[in-house]
Amino acid sequence: MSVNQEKDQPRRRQARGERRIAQLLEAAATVFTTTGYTAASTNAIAREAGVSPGTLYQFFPNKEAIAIELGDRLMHEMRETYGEALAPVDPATPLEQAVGAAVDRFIAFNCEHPVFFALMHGPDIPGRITEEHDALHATLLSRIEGLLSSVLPDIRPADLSRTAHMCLGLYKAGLELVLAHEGTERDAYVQELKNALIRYLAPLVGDRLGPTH
Amino acid sequence: MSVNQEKDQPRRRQARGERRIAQLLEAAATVFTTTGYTAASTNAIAREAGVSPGTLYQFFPNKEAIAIELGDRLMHEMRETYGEALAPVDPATPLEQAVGAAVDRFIAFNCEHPVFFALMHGPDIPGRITEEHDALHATLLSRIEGLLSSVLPDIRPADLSRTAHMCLGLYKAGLELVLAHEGTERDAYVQELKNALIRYLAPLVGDRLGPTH
DNA sequence: GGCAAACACGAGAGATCGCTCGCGTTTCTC
DNA sequence: GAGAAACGCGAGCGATCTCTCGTGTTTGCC
Repeated sequence: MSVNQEKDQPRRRQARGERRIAQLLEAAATVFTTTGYTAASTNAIAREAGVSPGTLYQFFPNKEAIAIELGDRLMHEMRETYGEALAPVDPATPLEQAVGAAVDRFIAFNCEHPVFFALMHGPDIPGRITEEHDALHATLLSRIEGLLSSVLPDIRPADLSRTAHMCLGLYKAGLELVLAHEGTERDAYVQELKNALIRYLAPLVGDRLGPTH
Repeated sequence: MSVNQEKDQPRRRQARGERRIAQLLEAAATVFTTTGYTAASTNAIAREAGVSPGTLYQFFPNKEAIAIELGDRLMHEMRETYGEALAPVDPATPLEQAVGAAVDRFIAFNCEHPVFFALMHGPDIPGRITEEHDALHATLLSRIEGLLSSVLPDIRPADLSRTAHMCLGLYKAGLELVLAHEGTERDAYVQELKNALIRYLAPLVGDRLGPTH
């Protein structure tokens, strides 16, 4: 979880060092978002941060570690701030509210941290990041499955998994469109994403939580 | 459209050369699909094709040209074989049939040519390919808009565009899931994709073409 | 058969990028 | 204030990748 990696040699950081790390991670975030992970050169990250390549390697053992630390911090913040977005809901909650609240939270997070999308959806990302992404993916899927099964007790496991995958896939598609627009148009796409999810799920949950209003 | 690029010096190809080109493009397709465009090295493509690096450059001026020629041929085949998938339909056609037919055609094409998805969705692809992708994207969007407006004459232009974008986004999300599975599970995802699209569009087209059956 | 052009080879030139190293500067600790 | 450790620099090493070049082989044409 921390930046050091030399075994049991914590390398006490000064305040200046912590500042540099934050600076470098911020620079890496902008470079990763604009050029992607592989195309981003460590020299470019150092330049963006206004330091020399050598200084960068004072704090990170290699390029992958930068992405990993960035991913760790984002993942941590995501779990901390929005971890409850997919908490089990009161079965009496209307489908529209449940979907709307979850979508709003995740969209807000991704709009605040566009690098998250870039790191998680690049086809060129290295092994460790992929592992983290898969872990997050699995977590999200099981959460969604939990929500679905609480509303659909009789669903077959294979259908449950497939429906959860579809929900996540639809969300990702919508997220891409949302991030590609701004202002009121962005808000409109958020609404369309909610519509797509609600309409997709409504027939499954039946009339009880149907989209009538 | 052809491979030569030296100005007005057509470089007459022999039958052997045409065979090599096809061989190299096939090798490039497999390498691109497995490693992505940037990570794919020209030497690896040549090795996959069983020829030397020098031979590769006898037929392609650079790495980008390989991807471009591959994209051109795929694009051509796509327009030729499935260009009518989004042709204007009889307004009396049920929504389910129209969506189902279009999805089936595009899914079949992408399953036959997985490299198409890899080339079009990699974040690392070079300029020319992006242009082609954008052109295809725009074509598909206007086709979808045409279909939608023939069924929804009163829709506002902004809503029309947004709905078309959503349809294409939902399709891409479903395509990714479809390509990630095989056999009967793949078929199930195709059906889910159709469901998602139909349910998304059904409320718009009203009861006339509604999803009842 | 003989000539020119197309095809084929593979070593390596040239460029880029991740990362290191030696040395100088700042900060902490006593 | 002195010593140690953290911080900072930037030239450049080594690895990798795209693309070239000189040379040899095959094919098409008369």
